[in-house]
Amino acid sequence: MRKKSNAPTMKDVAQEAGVALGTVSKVFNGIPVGKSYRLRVEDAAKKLGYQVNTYARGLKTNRTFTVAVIMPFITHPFFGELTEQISRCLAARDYRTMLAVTTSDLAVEQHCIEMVQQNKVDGIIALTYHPDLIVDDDLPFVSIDRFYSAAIPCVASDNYGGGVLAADTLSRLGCRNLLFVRHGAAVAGEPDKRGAGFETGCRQNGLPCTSFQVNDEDGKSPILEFLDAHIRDGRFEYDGIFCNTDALAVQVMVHLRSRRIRIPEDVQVIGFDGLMDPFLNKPVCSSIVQPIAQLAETAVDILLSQDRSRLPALTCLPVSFRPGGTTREEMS
Amino acid sequence: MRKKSNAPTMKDVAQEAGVALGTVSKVFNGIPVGKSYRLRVEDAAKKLGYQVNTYARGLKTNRTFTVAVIMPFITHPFFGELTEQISRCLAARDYRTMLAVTTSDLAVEQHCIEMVQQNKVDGIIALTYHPDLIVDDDLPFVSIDRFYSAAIPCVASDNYGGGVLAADTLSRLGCRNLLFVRHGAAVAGEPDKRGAGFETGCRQNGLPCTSFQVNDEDGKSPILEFLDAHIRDGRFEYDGIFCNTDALAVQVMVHLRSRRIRIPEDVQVIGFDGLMDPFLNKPVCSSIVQPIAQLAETAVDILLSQDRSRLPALTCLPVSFRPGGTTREEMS
DNA sequence: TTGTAAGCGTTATCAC
DNA sequence: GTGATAACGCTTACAA
Repeated sequence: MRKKSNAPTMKDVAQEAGVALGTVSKVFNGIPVGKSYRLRVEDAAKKLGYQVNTYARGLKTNRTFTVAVIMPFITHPFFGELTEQISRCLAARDYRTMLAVTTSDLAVEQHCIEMVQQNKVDGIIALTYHPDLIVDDDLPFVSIDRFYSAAIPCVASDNYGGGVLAADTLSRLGCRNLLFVRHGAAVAGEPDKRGAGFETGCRQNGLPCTSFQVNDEDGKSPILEFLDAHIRDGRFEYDGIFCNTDALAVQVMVHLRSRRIRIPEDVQVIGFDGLMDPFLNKPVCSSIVQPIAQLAETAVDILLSQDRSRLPALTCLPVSFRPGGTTREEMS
Repeated sequence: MRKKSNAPTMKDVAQEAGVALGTVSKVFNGIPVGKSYRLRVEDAAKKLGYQVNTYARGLKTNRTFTVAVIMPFITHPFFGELTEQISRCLAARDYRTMLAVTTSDLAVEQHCIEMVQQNKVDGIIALTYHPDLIVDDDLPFVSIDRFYSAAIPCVASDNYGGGVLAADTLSRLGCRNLLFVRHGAAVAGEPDKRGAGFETGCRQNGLPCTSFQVNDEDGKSPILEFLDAHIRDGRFEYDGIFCNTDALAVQVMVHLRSRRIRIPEDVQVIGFDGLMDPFLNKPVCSSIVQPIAQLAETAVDILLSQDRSRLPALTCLPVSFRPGGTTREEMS
């Protein structure tokens, strides 16, 4: 056994202050106690550098003030920002963040969930790719961007509305022949509604719309090949593109520029996410902006809400359009 | 008090298996036990969905298999990558990651340290900006990129060597008039050695070198003004620039290009960090690459090393040069 | 208002 | 090899 920790305990504080153990506990729990006692205890605690042991406390109270955050990656700007915001929200309420990075691998995700369950976290906020994870029923769980069932509250951006907004915006900016390209895991998550929204928006605006979608395994080259196939005599057939992520938008734009297609003069491009260039601190492209801070705040709110009997199954947060130099419009 | 958790305990497992409590404990700690007993216990545990409660365990053993990671941000690509790698290293050893994001604010940093100390973490890995943090002496602590004292092990890239390497590389690539620009917090951390290394490297190569350094409060515009001041008749005075971070390199390049200075034809630029563009998956610029995965691995190794009596005060990891299109050299 | 003591889930030391 | 039992540091009735 490890050398007995020499950190002071409540007992030490009680002895130092010359009061009973229970009194010390009360002081640290804000339970009224004679003023002179309180002062003696506080002095003693400061002198000894005493800190409550939340493990021991949790053993009694079944609350640890710790929330697990499970993310596939944090190197992707969207996930990184989301994780940071969640952690800040939690810290603001004096909750700790237990972080697990899963690479979106089922086994790892499951293992993480087991690990954090062992640590008796008070809840889990997760962005996962596998609907068949096994989680303790009575462990509060909030899913981000993935709606699994009415029993698991999900917080997401209004992906469908964002798609419509993209179509409306491109229409307003004068586009007449639209293209939607989608790239990414074919999970049945909320983000998949972006395309449906866009198609609806195009229909409402009376605009023709082509969709080209590839899944992760296909790599991204099919999209670039598709683009090439639609360049005739140096002119691109479409005058507006909606990409399901900013990352894809950037790839598409780099490719088109290499083919001497100008953006936004020849074709306007809108992405989804609203990411900022980490170095230049400006948008990477015109985009449908996800309210990351609100996503974080809302997820934390729901997770920690007192009354867990009636939680919204799906909370959709409003998105907005932000020009970013890849559409014909002055930037705000 | 919260509704008593209905999670199964060792006692439940013991009852279900018809063995004594201690026997169950032994099974879960790998202590030899009769085969038939072990099987009965394992079956019972599976049936009940039992998981060891690490809080209760920690109370006895003073080990929690949890490490706190303290970072100023995780939205910056370098910090994000570092955090992710550390978390993976820890997970590989069955350690949990407790994440604290501090915005590099002293009060927040101190508060985080107190929070994690309450949680009785087994150690802290931190990248902080304030040398005067108060940390429990006997709580294992590893600092990244900041050398505070011989008592606190620090893991960092070979920043000095990287500076020399940058000078050598620019020299090899034909530069004759070099510039070093530095931007960022004026903390007395390891990264500040980059400039010293570069200047030494220039001297060794017999090349003239100008240094222009601004601190965070100054904003970045002084650097851009400095650049402008050294453009005469559309020609830039320097033919090689070393920036103390990739982020700065990107800003410098955007500015120079807006002034019609070509990179790498007119001036070659080397940054520091070796970051990849998160969307295009290619280097953002030619750069001195920090071995992030090794930094993480080493920090974890040192933190968890058994014999803590003799730890290296400063571990410098080797950096390397990687072409990234902003120097005149084919990219590997 | 203050002190006492039981118990949270686990480990470890014992007799058996 | 197995099974009671006393801690670990804390909270919380309950008694003083």
